[in-house]
Amino acid sequence: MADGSSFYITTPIFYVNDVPHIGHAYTEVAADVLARWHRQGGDETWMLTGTDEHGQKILRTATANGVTPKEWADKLVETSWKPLLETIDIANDDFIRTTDERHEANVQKFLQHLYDEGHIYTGEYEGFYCVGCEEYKQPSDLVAGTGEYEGQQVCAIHSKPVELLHEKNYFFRMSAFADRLLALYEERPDFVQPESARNEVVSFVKSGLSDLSISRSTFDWGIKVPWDESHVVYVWFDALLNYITAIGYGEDTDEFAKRWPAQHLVGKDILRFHAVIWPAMLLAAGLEVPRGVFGHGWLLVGGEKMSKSKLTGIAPEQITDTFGSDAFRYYFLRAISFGQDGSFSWEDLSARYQAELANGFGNLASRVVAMITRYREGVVPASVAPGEAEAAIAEVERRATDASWAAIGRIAPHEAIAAVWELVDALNGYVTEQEPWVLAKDPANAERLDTVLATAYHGVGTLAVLLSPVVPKAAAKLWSALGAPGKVQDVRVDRAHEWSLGAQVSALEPLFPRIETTA
RNA sequence: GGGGCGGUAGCUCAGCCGGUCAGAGCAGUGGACUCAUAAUCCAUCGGUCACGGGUUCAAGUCCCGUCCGCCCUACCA
Repeated sequence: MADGSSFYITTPIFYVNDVPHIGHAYTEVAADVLARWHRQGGDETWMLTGTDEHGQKILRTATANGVTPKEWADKLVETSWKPLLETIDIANDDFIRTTDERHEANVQKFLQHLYDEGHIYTGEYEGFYCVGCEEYKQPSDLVAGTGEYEGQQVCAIHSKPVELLHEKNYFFRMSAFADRLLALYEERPDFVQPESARNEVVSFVKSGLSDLSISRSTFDWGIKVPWDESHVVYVWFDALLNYITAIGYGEDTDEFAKRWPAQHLVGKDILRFHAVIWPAMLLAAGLEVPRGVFGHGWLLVGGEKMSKSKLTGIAPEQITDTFGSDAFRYYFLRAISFGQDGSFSWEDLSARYQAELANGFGNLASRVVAMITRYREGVVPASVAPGEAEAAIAEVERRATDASWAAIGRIAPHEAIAAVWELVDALNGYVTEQEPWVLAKDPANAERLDTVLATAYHGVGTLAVLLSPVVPKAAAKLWSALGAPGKVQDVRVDRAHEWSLGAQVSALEPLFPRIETTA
């Protein structure tokens, strides 16, 4: 059961120049489902998402399009990113942009604080610069040249020699925190989840940390370094701070104290920024480290990691236009073990939609509502004399409620949904076995029929409550058809089986209509 | 190069410290039923657990090697 404690969950902020694809949507949905579940379980919940808008690439594309970088970002936020949240029905509590005043001002405060405390020093960055890419390359990005560049290191992309450049930079003494980070991973084994992610982070830190260059002076689209305005803050350093500037760091200490620390959800590609750099930054500032960092897996399409560069990126609307946002949310959280890579295919999506949502849950809701309408004129009957079968259903309801709540606590939404589905299956089996349509033929069975219908009705209501975080639209429709009081999202999900009955059911359109198979 | 993970029914995946571990869901097949979105329920077909060795009374389950896929990390021409 919930204890009303604070639950603050974040997603990475979107890099505005990206094009939204189901990978972005997946992280959002996962965070949203966890947030809705906690919120509905009585926790003081806050879900944050937003956009990352600084950096050279954005400056460059804005310039190429003849607008200022801020105008460029404004446009993308309004036309791409906020609409994405609508598309997949995200109920975030806040949306931060790294160009917000609340962010920029407090990033400077944070940085000044680290500077004053001696965590930052002036150094010189030396690296291989590729003119073609207009950026520094890591040694691993270089390959041996051929032909006229035989014997030289060349950029893997442009196949041209790189230049060794020097740039004055400010550095964060991240190396000083290696031991404290290792101690953190040791003391809190679940700080980085899943375990495979934790192992990689630990071995990375054990191999030695170097200091981090945190400023750039070759372009100016970013937050000014407060003591040297010829430099802007390195985009990652800037971006990570959104998690605290959004909840009042530097200006609203009460709010900050109430929300922090956060549970971060990230794709495993950016795990290191969140599990190493970010905690080191917080330690340096004397702030509490996050509650946890969960690195989820990739979505695989045709066995390959989905990515925009491979043109396998799928726009979320492609799915929601046909199946709806509820199905999108359900599918990705149900079909993929959260934390592992997961295969996406239209066939699997279609099959699960049909078998689980339409035939399993949706049809169950339809048949129960239809029978109460048909046999009792819509009046919700009372459970007159519950027997063993009814006790068994009640037990499944309780178990599904407890097991799903516990799974959410473990950040295992796939297990939570699986636990709820045991109730779907049990109810379909119960209705078939009890044969209310047979009972209805003889008035002598009136009480038994009441009991069966009441039991099925109660079970379906419990499902509406339990599934509300996952399929909010369908749950609300069902709740309304059940004639249940209030809004389903206000009913405690950690005590779902204790919901208050309605008196009269009303017509229910199919929650998940069959989709004619064409593709 | 080093390290890690994975390769189990047509598909997606469970199988913790070795001994009902050969499983689930979907798909397929047969049957029951009609309240329901041609839905539901029951039954059933289906796998040399990547490959080759080894340890053991007993190995998907431990050890060694090979092949394949992926990830992290380091890179000498």
